[in-house]
Order: sequence, then structure tokens, then C-alpha cells
Amino acid sequence: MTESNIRYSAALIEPKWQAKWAEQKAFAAKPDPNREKFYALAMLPYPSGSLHMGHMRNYTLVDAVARYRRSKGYNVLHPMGWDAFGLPAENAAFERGVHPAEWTYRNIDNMRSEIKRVGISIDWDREFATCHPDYYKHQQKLFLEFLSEDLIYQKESVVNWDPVEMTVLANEQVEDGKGWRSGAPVERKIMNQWFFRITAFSESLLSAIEDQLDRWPAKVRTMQTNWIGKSQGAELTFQLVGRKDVLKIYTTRPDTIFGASFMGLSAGHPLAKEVAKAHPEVASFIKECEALGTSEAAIEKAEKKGVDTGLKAIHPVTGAEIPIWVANFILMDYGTGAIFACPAGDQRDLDFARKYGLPVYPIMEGSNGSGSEILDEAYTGDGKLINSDFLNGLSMSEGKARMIQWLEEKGAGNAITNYRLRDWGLSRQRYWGCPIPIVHCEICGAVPVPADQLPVTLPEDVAFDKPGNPLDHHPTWRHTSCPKCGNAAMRETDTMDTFVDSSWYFLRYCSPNASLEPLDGEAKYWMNVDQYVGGVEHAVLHLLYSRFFMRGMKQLGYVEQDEPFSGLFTQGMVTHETYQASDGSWLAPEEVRQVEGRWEDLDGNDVSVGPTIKMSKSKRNGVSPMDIIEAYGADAGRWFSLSDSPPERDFEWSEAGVEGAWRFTQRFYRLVQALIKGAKSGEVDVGNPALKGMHRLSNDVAAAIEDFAFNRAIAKTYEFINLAEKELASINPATRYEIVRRLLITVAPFIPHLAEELWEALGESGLVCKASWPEINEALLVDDSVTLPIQVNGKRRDQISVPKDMDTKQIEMLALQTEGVRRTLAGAEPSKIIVVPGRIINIVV
RNA sequence: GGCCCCUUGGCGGAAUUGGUAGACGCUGCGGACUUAAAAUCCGUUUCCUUUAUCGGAGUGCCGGUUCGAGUCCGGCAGGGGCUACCA
Repeated sequence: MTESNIRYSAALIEPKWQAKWAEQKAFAAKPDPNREKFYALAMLPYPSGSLHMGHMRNYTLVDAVARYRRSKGYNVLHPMGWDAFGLPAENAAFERGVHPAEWTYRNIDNMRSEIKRVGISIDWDREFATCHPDYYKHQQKLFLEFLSEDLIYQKESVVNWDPVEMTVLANEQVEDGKGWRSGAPVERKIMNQWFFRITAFSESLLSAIEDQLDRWPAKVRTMQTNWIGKSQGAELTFQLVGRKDVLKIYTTRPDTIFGASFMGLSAGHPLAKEVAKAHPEVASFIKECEALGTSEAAIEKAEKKGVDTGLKAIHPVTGAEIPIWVANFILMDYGTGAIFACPAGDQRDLDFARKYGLPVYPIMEGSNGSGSEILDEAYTGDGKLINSDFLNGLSMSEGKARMIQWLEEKGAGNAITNYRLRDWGLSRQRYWGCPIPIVHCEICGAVPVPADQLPVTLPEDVAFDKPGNPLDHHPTWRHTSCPKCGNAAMRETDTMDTFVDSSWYFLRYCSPNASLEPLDGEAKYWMNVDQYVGGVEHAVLHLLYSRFFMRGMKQLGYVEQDEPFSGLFTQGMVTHETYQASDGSWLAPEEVRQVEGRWEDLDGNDVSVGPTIKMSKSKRNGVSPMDIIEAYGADAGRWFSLSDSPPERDFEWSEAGVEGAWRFTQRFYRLVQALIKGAKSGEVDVGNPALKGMHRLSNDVAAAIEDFAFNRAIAKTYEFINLAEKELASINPATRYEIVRRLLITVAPFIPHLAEELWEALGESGLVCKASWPEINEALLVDDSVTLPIQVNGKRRDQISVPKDMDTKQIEMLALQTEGVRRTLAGAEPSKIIVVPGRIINIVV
């Protein structure tokens, strides 16, 4: 039927159609108030040098959505740009003497051409790089506006210092006490830093997770909820014995107040520092705590330690005197940096109390009596309060409410909401970032650069011959005059965290022509991003910062909504098997082969196959997208990366898999060529099974894409291809034409080049990427007859084929007469027959 | 330690949301075509029993609800993720 020797050459047809798309600006997006818009976006890539498989998977996913939405009639915006500031460019400069700008723009050129070779339907007219002054001048303007809205402030504070990157990191960029990129243990330093007041929006950022982000993965919503870390509690004021000042503490368990046996101060607490002056033991303990830092892995194992200050606080109810200790497990930057400790109800407090022989007062008894006696385990469950004066007999929540009421009446405390979220420190001591538009004047202090003097551009003549920030070493750049008083002044040499660049870029895509303002009117039309796709590693950092920025820009009147991304999808990683030679060295996939069930290297030495893990340079298990495109074509690569796993899961790349995809593209080409050969205009045969299958396919693929279930869409396509090959001879010429036309539009989101090529072969004018999704005839989606399985006592025994609207009584009768049922019943009387129309029959004996 | 998710053939995964478990693909095996190979095509691939039928078991394990459970409920085990002294 189809001739086995017909082949198509991806190397010929793919560049041909890529050129046509570019020529005709097929994907250029223009606002059109009469059409519904759809903003599809992949997370902004860092121009590291070349595309990797993770990019290819990401962009293919978004591209399939974008192409599908276009054919569904949406006005689609699908842009691309570059997160172009960042440390690797400086490292390249340091190591190889290339200027960061040169290195970056060269990488961008390369990666742009690679993305084009994948056939991603980008509107390239909107492209930008965040390292270009045309981009960062707007960011500087936004900085000044945020500053005047009090959403940015300057503060001397303890910061996370990465000794390898020689820069400060935000809390979100410290993982397990180590720098997120360098992996170096983070040190504590006190520095003057600029901060975004992200905490101004704590409640809004939290409540919108519930109210507005219903199209976000539950996992990401949970992570952000935890990160914001809202807790309801109380702030209590303790009088101090023999002093006029008071001690404020935060607790979520005011009901445990009668179990208080000591107070705990953080080593950074002002009261602790004051005591230290006259108390060498306290002073040396504080020093010890500071030396440890917040970061050391040792903290995990670190014992609860402390020292008695000799001061005493007065219990607000009983008047008892409670000793005040400095303890190493209390954080300065959560709550007030001080606590009252109830050892019976908190494991940390209990460990501490046991170590220093402090009393333990049981205050909560569980239903089985647990909690009334405390040994080595604190009782944290609910129950009835005991030994607690007027709280006795109340539950935890009743006790909290009653105690807060009491505190408020006596003026000794009040209910308070606390968040774990901290403000976002944005200063970085690096060259390759957006300059902070501030001038430091000895007389006027920190003075904003006036808007008409923007941008503050980076100097190009910088040296990378010594570590640290080249801006500090530049002979002239930092010297300027104060915009206010005109005296000699110094520029801020810190630059902005690169996460600032990516916190509003999705808005800038909407306004490619605005040169004076960050945004023009187009943003109102395009926002929000309808479908955002990227890796889950940005669940807290980038996605939280962007949500903050959006709120700031709303406050400034740039946008109307709080949330930037209506729909979010987080894709899984691309993985590959690992290979190891006998000496333990890693081998790349192209350096090994399988011979009769065993693996060997190209010289025939044994190779052991290791676990399948994320593609990485160190394990050498990566596969280059460009090599794949060269060998099999972009369409085959796209097809494979969509076909195998659901996109939210990790995707195992294999040579056999991509070869299978390549075979499919060839088979598809052969089948469609064969169909086209016999196609002629005439009357369509509505009853043909292949035509019905085609209608069903368009319907199923549409549903699958909207569900982000590309693997299902592809399985359905295979089913149809199998059917069409079987039915080939039965399809009349007019029906062939109809099927091919529909089929090409339906698969075009996945294999766009091949679809265009065959579209042209069919004799259609224009591009398939511009064609409308096929209208579906609902009548063709249902079969006239259905096959019903028949169960006896829940076990399948036979089946019958009946007209789809057959009467229930009649179905029962037919079912009872089937051979399988009669054999199983063996004369027994059914007690009940359940007929679910169109589904199943179950006979109960 | 806390919170969350996952577990279906040799493998990736389907299953109309409580209704024929294993679609579709990959791999393997058998065969056709070919001098041969490549390519292509056909068959087969959950397990047990059987020559084949007929049958039995089966979605990590134990139990429950239901005419009917991969799907719902309770418990357990294994794997993964996030977070971590947050009072």
C-alpha cells in the first residue's frame, strides 16, 4: 500500500519552513481587542552557551500550546528573551579574559539560532536581553519609583555572604546553609544593603495563593505558603525584676504560659548584648554563637546550649520570677528574638531545661493521661489544660483565646500575626548586573539619581584581574557629583540581584516599542500570562519575586492585576542513563554501545550502566539537542520529548526512543503521501471509519493539549495512524483529502515542519500554522452500537454488542442468553441485574 | 523532626474520574520480503494452568465500603520532594 522506500529529509525541509515562518513573520503578535488573547511563556533562559535538553523540552511544550491556541483562533503572544546578567559571564571574563558583554551576546546569538532550529513559534520582534541598557534603564526607573513608594529601603543588617561568589545572597538563595550556586558555606556579615519590602505584601501574597492561583500546581502553592509561613499567636510583655524596661516575646502557644520555666533570648538580642558588657560569661557565649553562624551544617547536630544572664522576668499572671537565659536555638529575626520557654510543651525547651536543671511544669493532659508527667518527650498534642489557674480544663484553642483575652484586658499582650517571609535583599557586589541608581553623598546621604539622568550604565573598560567587584576598582566610574548639592559624591557600586531582572520581564515583552516608559498600553491587553511553563526549582525564588513585583507595579499604576501568571505548569527534568568505565570514569552516551545485551565502549571494554539521573556535565550523560536535530530532525526530537512521559514527570531520554519517534515521522510521511496520491475533490464518505476516527482524533488531541497530557495526544495519534493504514483502501478520494487536511492541522503543534511540507504537497495555499482547528462533527464521535461487558458477581464472563440506545429490559434478556453467562450461572436464578447504559452489565446471584 | 506527593507488565505509561486493567510507544521474541543487509511489513510479549479451549490470580501490603475498587475510606511498607531550632 504505502511504499517503504519513500523518505523525507528533515535536514532539507525544516530550514525551508523555518525560513518561511521568519519571512512572513508568521508568529508576530499584534493586539486586537476583537480577539481573545493567549499569552504563552517559557521561563526566561540564561544564555549559558548552548541549548540543553531541558530547554528543548520546555520550549516544545509551550510551543505546542501556542500553536494549538493559534489554530483555535486565539491571538497568541509567544515571546523569548534572555536573562543575560549574572555571574557566569564574569567568571568567563576572569578565566578567559573575554568581556562579559561579548561572552553573553555571543551565547545569545548561538542559542537564538538553536531555538529557531527547534522550530519554536516565537515572535522574535519582541526579543530583548536584560543586560542591555534599553532594558535595565527601565528597571532603574522602577527602582526609583519603588523607592519613593517605600517598597525599597536601605538597612544595615546581617547578610548571607558567599565567599566564593564574593557577594551577598538573599535568604531564598541560601540552601542548607550554602550558596545556591557556589555551594560554599555562607558567612554572616554586617553590611549596608538595599531591600525590597516584600513583607508589605505578606498577606496578599498568601491569600492570593488560595483565591487566584487555582491553575498553579498544588506543590508550588504549598511551597510558597510554607515560605511565607503565616502563624497566629500573641506578643507578650514581661516586666523585668529591678529594671524599668520590659521584655517582649512572641508565642503561638499563649495557653502554655503557666508552664513557663525560663525565658530565652537570641544571642543577637539587645538585652543579651547589654548584659554581656558586664558579664564575661554571657559575652563569650554570644561570641561562640556568632562564630557558628546561622549556616553551618553543624547546627543540625548542635546541642541546645545557653547561659544564665542573672536577670529575671515576672510572670504576668502568677508574679513568679522567671530566669532569663541566652540560648543558641533562638533566632533573632523571627518574632522578637525572645521567647518564654514551656519545656512540657516544646521539645527544644525540654532538652534545654533538662540540660540545665530547669523546672518542668506539665500543663496539658491528653485524653489518655499523656502529658501529665513529662520525661524525655514534650507533650505537644491537644487535651485539657492543667496546673493553669483560670485556664484549667480548656482545650488548646480555648486556652489560647482565653489567655489572649486576659492579656489584652491587662495590657500585657495582644494577638499578633507573624510571617516567616523576610524582605528581599537586592544588593550584589558584582559588576555584571543592573547598576543601582543611587549616589552616596557625605552631606545628603543616599540620593536617587534623577530619572532624566538614567540610565546609569556599566563602564565597559573594566578589569577582571583581581577578585571582588570591578566597579570598586574602576578608576573613575564611581566618582560623580551629588544630584542634590553638587558636591563630589560616590556612586553605589553594588548592582541588583539578577532575580530583579526576571521579576518583570514578562511585562516588558508586552511593550516592545515603549522607549521612555517601562510599559505601554499593550500590557493591558496581553497580561496576564495565560500559560507559564518552567522548572519547579523556581517555585519560591523567581515565582515569588515576580508576584511581589507585580503588586508593586500595580501600586504604581502600571498594571491592573496582582498576579502575573494565571496558569503555571512545572515540567520535570530530562534524565538519561549513566555509563561508567571499569576505572570509574564517566562515559558519554555516544562513547558506548550495546552488543548482544552487554555494554561496551568503542574499544570493546566493559561498561557498567548506572542509574538514570538528570543530564549533567559531571556525569557526562547529557545529549545535545543540536546533535539530535542533525541526526533525526527537530520534528522527531519534539515528537519524542512529548510522547513518552507526562510532562510534569521526569523524562528519560533514550536513543531507542528518539529512533522510534523518527520512524514515526517517516511512517507518517509515507501514509500522508499515499493518501494525497489518491485524493480528488468529490463527495466525502461520512460513514468511513477513518473519517470518524479523524474527527475523534482532533477532538481527543484538543482535550489532551488543554489538559497538558501530550503523551495521551500522541498515543491517540498513533491509534489513528494504525487505523488509517488499515482502512487506506476503503477511503475514497474526496475523503482522503478531507482526512489529510484535518490530520495536518491536528498534528502541526507537535511536528510543525512536516505538517507544513505535507500541507504544501496537498496543494493548500498558505501555512498550516495559520489554519483553523478542524470543526468537529459531534455525530461522528459516537458509535451507533456499543460493546457491553457482562459480569456475573463482578467477574467478566461475556460481552454483547447492541445498538447504543437499546432498552434496558432488552439488554438484560440478551445478556442472560449469552453463552458465558449461561455457563457461569448453570441454572441459578439471578437476584439482581444492574445495567449501566453504554457501560456495563452486572448480574448478581 | 514537620508538611506534601508517588507506588499499575521487562521499561515509559493508558484507563471515559467507581464500570472490559495494561491503550499507545519502547524493548525482547518469532516470522515474511531480500543472495545478504538495511528499510518495511505481519504476529507475539502481566503471571499461573492448559496442546488449545475452559479457567484461576493480578494495579506495593493488610483490611473496609460497594452489585462492582487501580480509582473511595482506615492502617502499614517502600520510594521521592520540599522545609528545617520559625517558639
